[in-house]
Amino acid sequence: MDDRKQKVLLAIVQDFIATAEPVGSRTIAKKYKLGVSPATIRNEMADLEEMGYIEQPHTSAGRIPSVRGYRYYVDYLMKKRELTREEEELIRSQLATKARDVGKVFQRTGNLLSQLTSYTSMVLTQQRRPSKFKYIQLVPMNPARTMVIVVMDNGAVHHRMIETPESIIASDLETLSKVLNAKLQGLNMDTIKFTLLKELYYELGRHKHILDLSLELIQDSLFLEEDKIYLGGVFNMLTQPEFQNAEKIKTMLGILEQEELLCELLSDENLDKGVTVRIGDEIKDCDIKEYSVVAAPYMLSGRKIGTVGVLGPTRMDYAKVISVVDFLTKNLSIALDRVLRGRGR
Amino acid sequence: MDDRKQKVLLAIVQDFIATAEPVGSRTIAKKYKLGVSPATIRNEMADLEEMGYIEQPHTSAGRIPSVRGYRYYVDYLMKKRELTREEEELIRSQLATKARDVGKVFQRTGNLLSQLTSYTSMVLTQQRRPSKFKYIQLVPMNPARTMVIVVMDNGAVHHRMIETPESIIASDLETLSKVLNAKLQGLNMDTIKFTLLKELYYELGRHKHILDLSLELIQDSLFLEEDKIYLGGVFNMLTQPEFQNAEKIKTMLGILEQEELLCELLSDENLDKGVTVRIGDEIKDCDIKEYSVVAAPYMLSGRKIGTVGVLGPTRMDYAKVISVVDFLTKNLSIALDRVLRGRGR
DNA sequence: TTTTAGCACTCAGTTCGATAGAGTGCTAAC
DNA sequence: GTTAGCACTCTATCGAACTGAGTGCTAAAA
Repeated sequence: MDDRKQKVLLAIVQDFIATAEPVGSRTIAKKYKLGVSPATIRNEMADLEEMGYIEQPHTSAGRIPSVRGYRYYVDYLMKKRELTREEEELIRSQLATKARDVGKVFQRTGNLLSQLTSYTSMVLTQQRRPSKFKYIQLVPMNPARTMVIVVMDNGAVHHRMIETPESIIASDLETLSKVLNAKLQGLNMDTIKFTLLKELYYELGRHKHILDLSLELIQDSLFLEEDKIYLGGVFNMLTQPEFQNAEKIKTMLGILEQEELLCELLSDENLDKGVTVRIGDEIKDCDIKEYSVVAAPYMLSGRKIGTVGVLGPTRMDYAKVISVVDFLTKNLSIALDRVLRGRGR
Repeated sequence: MDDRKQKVLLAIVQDFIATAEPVGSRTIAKKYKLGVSPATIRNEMADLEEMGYIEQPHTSAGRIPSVRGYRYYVDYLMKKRELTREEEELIRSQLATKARDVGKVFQRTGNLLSQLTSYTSMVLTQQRRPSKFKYIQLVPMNPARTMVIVVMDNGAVHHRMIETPESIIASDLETLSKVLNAKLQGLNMDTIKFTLLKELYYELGRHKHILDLSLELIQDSLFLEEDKIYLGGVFNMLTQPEFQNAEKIKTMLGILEQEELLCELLSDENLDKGVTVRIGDEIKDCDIKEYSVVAAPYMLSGRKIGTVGVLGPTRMDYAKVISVVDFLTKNLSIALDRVLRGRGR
């Protein structure tokens, strides 16, 4: 691929990204001044088509990049784009705003992402390392009800209201909490042994009912660790010209409603470091040919705990999206440290 | 409005709800056997149009119900529709399934609702009564970090991780928790007095940092009580024939992205008891003319704590939607009692 | 007086052909 | 190797003609 072919390919990709219309030889010659006539460019375009980098929707239309063309663009031709002051400032300030909980932070991240790119944003939180039991507390709410609170070592807090017999008094609950805390500290799904449970029931047999329910919550907490995904800017993306017709929109929304699919998209192992771009059918085994995903992981104290991604048409502004995703994940990691670890409040 | 006119109106509404096509006089004469000829029905239709119950999209089209026509149908003509065994069973079993938390229950309610109606479902949770502080616990997570957990008397649990100096030991945290619990029990936003806080700082001055952060979380918990809305089945609704063209879909999604608007729709005071139907522009001050909302409140121990609603085109199957919403809210109230009050687990 | 058959009329939607315009590929000249 | 020129292809658009659903009106029938 010689220098001029690269220039032509670059022009085609850039123009198509900007206009969403097939690009003709005349347009390139006029707009991108390669110093040659349309005829020459036509020759180059014929070559590029033969090589598989561009294609023609129909005979009398201009060319559009193929998946391979986009790939070449992203890998070799694209110039990195810096965010503007304002954009960086927006991200920083949004992430620095005090958040009530982690969920809010993720929500905000998604909004930022789609606002800056005008595509759909996805934020996946993963719980890869099995967590351990940290702490339990039984809080009497009123004579007949008790709140069970379980804290896991990864910072998750689960709670559930249970019904308790009126005969139970606060000090009983206190004792129960104490014993459970002492016995179960640091255990996970695999290390909770049957003999240990037997011991517990022996010791706390009087309150079997509460013990049952408490252990149930603990077990659920150890077990039920779902990934969660936050979506943002779906409506935003519909302003893109590819969504003129109803069918396209429906297909898109159909994809977005399959949460498991999206989770899979983002939990690919290749995504572990840095920004990853997958274009069209490069996305493994699913027919979202006309879309691309730009994703990157975010960290908490050096460990990957989730992935941020942008889903948009293959004709997306890769340069911009990549820089936004990159900058955002880095700042998200910092923000999470602040919220979850309590630094710098 | 004589008997035959009512029958004609009923036929028009029913047919239009079923087919989404304007209804002509011939169709009515054939399908609904009123025992008269199309010409007679045409005369009746002309009258009904003059009275404002139906309208004509254009000269050579059939008639469609006007907002007023739908209203008359809902108020006087519609026969109540019972749910099938299967539908009731589905609702009961879905709501009886063990849920990890309340959010899951609402999510499921929404899914049920849209699944059974094929429109969009909305579940609003309201926090009208200001809650009171119930309990606080400081849990040491590791040498440098502590988890603050706050329980409110309405069953809400808030938590936040804070950074603590290494010098603090577990028993300090225990003391702090105890004192805070003793002093603040049962207080709400209005009754927390300055003198009380001063007292606290005097007593616990050594740990000012932790005290600050703990009180901050308590304050946030008392203050930040947002309504939350769960949406479901957006994609589902797009199968309706009104969403053939892209513009309609976009408008719809535009509405659905305005959470505050939806919250307002559902927090109307008139909704306090039973199922309410608002058709087209009956919905106050917002231009969602082409849509209707069917809503009903749900309760927890006799107190209204939220609203369930269905949003769909004015041409919605009111009979079905109303019965689903009715049955569902009743069962939701029961399910919530079970989850939140711990009954019958 | 009410109902109905008949008929002229209206209007949206569809089909078809003509036309315009964008863009190409090829050829021959530069 | 580059370019001007030209024939060719194909889509999109526009309008005319046509179709069919449905109406309103009138006059006859019940």
